[in-house]
Parts: sequence; structure tokens; C-alpha cells
Amino acid sequence: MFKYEVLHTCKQTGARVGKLTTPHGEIITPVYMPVGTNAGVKGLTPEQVKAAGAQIVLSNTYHLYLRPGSDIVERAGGLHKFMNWNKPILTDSGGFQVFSLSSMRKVTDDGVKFSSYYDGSAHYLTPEAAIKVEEQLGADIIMAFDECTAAGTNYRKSVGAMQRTLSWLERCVKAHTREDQMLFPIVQGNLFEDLRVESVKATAPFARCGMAIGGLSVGEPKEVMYKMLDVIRPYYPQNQPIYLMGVGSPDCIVEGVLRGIDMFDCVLATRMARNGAAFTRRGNITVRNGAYKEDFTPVEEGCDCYCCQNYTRAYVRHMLNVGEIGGGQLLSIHNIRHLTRLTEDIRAAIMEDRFGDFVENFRKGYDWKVKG
RNA sequence: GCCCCUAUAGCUCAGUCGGUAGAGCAUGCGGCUGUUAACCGCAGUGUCAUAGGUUCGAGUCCUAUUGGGGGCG
Repeated sequence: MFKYEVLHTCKQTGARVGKLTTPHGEIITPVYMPVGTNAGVKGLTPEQVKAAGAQIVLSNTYHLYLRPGSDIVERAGGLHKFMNWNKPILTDSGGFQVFSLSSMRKVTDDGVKFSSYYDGSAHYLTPEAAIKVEEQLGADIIMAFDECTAAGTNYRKSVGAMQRTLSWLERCVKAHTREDQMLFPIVQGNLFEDLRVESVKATAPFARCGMAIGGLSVGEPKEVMYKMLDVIRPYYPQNQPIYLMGVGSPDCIVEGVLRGIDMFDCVLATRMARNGAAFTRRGNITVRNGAYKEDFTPVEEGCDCYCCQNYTRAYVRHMLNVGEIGGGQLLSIHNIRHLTRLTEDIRAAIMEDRFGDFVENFRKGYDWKVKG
């Protein structure tokens, strides 16, 4: 039911193009996966997400467990039917929320006690409970329940979180019953090279068709993240897709693929869009800025997305400016398409054994933030 | 005609017992990486309607004028 095959390995860089088969279709990697936390990519319909080139979307166990309740999603016929998305879906386990909503939780070896972010009600999530919720939701790929730590967490706590993640992984594997879902284990270890190596070595044996790298892009400099990827790369399970969780700015995707990553997800594209900024191949532009008031060119020249094909920067800025949701919507379409197009270009370069040149050119032409 | 209210940032308005002014919105800019985020942060600007008066000192008290709003005839 699940299969991953490497279609081509770049002779210049060792980066690869692959095909991951799931019950809801194939995914060509490297892939960028838009995030639809609450069973919907913010601001967009599934049709728009599809049109932007998405092959798979993420959704979130934690959020759907709280609202509307995973039992309701199950009774609705599962997540695919509920959100009208017939392509592959990946659900995050809630491990990241345990981390990002840390002010209202208590972690023990058994599980996590937390209060709901919207009504304060008390809840208790364990690896078994998280897996059960993910089975009710019914995504194609489900994530193990892990403990993520922030950049700057000390060694002792990082060891604890890494070990807890491993013991939780064993419990997740044991609790997982649905054959039509692939469980991805997650590597932790914070920013300590030895812990990362220890974690990847212990985690890889649990990977059947895919493994994830968690706990990166949590506040550390990009160079540190790249270094961590270099350190663990030799220990990846063979012929399985590797998923770098939560990462997805254009530059991080390029650098990630160069370091053996096949799958990315990120809220940045849609969040930055709603906040008025657009990805371009040269870097990010803040479309809401006054400089674009009378700029009647597309957000990105040469982009084939619905936004760039039909609207100008001046119009998008106006929409943002007057508070119309259309502005964030158009930019979300653009930013998602920008990343799917970027991965398409990356794949083409890999297929033609010129990804090294591609990376060089990309780095030369890219700044995080640009004007015009 | 008489009476009352009002005039402070681009807009809407605070401003204590007299001690040379602030919020929100708007504007400008910055940030955003397994979404508690259509969010968060920073910044700028004022002949305090005008002219007098009282006072050491007036956005604040007094007088007049002008603009705006309302009431009674």
C-alpha cells in the first residue's frame, strides 16, 4: 500500500527525486506540503490548494481533537471526506503543540496534561491517545507523538526529551493498527550533534516508509540547522523519504534538498501571505508596503499562479490595505505555488544532474528580503 | 432672537485639583518556519480654533470672536 522509489539521484549532489505511493495517490518528491491545521488551508478552498500545485496537505491532530473532535471527523467519514481533499493527507501528532503551547501543559513520561487553548478545558494526551486520534482522522501519513524542544534547551533536558520521544515512539508503534496509514517516527536531539546521531540511529529502525526530522527551525540560525542535517544524514534509513518538519522557506527548501530531505511542510507561506508578504525567487517582498501602491505588475514576474496571472501588486496591496481577505488569499495562492514551483524546478534539475548548478545560482540570486 | 453644548494628531476622541499633551484607528516600517497568528512589534506628526485676560505657570479658569451641533421661540 505504501512504497517509495527513488526515480533519480543527482550525479552532482546526491539529491534525489522519488515517488511515494499512498492510498490516496502518489507524491513526487522533493515535495512542499501546505499546512491546513484545522482541516483546511487557511483562506483557501481545496480546489485552490490543488490548483497551486499541492500534492498533499497537512492537518493537525491536536486542533482537530479539540475541535470539532476526532470522533466527529470519524463519523463524517474521515478527514479526506470531511475536508473534501481526495489526495494524500499527513497529520501531525500534536507533539509540536505540546512544545509551542508550553505555558499550559505539564509533560511526564506517561503523557502530557494540557489545557485547551480556546476554552481552558483539561486534557491528557499520551502516545496511545494521539495515535488513536490520528487513526480516527484517517490521514495517509501519521506522525509519532514526540517531544520537541526549543533552541537553547540545555543538554540534560534535551537528552530527556530525546529519550522520551524514543520511548513514546515504541508505544506509538505498538498502538498503531491501521495498515492504510504510514507512521513516521521523528528524530529529536535539539542542537547537540551527539544527541542527534544517537536519536537518528535509534529512530531509523522504526521507519518503514519514511522518517521525520523534528525540533529544527525552532529559533536557531539556519547554518546550525544545516549542520544538524549534515550530521545525521549518514544514518537515514535507505530508500525512504525523509521529512524535515516545519521547514519551508524557499532557501531552506533548497538547502534541505541538498542535504537529503525529500519532504517539507511550513505555515510560513500562508502566514506570511496573510500578513502581506510574498515569496519571490529573489527573496521576500512586503507587498503591503507603500512602495507597491502603483505597481501594476504581477507579484512575481513569470509566475504561473492564479494571483500573478490575474492581478497586480497594486491590487493585492489594496486588498490587504483595506482588510479584505482576498489579499491574503491571493498571496497564499502565490506563496504555495511559489514553493511547489520551486520543488518542480528542483526536481527537474536533479533529473538532469545539474542540481549543484541550480543551488549555486539560487544562492547567488537570493536574499531573504528584497525591495521591488 | 434667546439659551445650551462643542472645537486637542490625518480621523474619532481622552486629558484629574491649572504644572507646555495621550489612546484607538489610519499611515510608514519591521518581524513571522511540524499555525493559540487576516497576527505581533516599532515609529512619526500637534501654533490644543482665534484674540485678549487672570496666574510664577493655562489644553484646563474668565471675556470676546469664529466654525460645528442641539434646544426654545
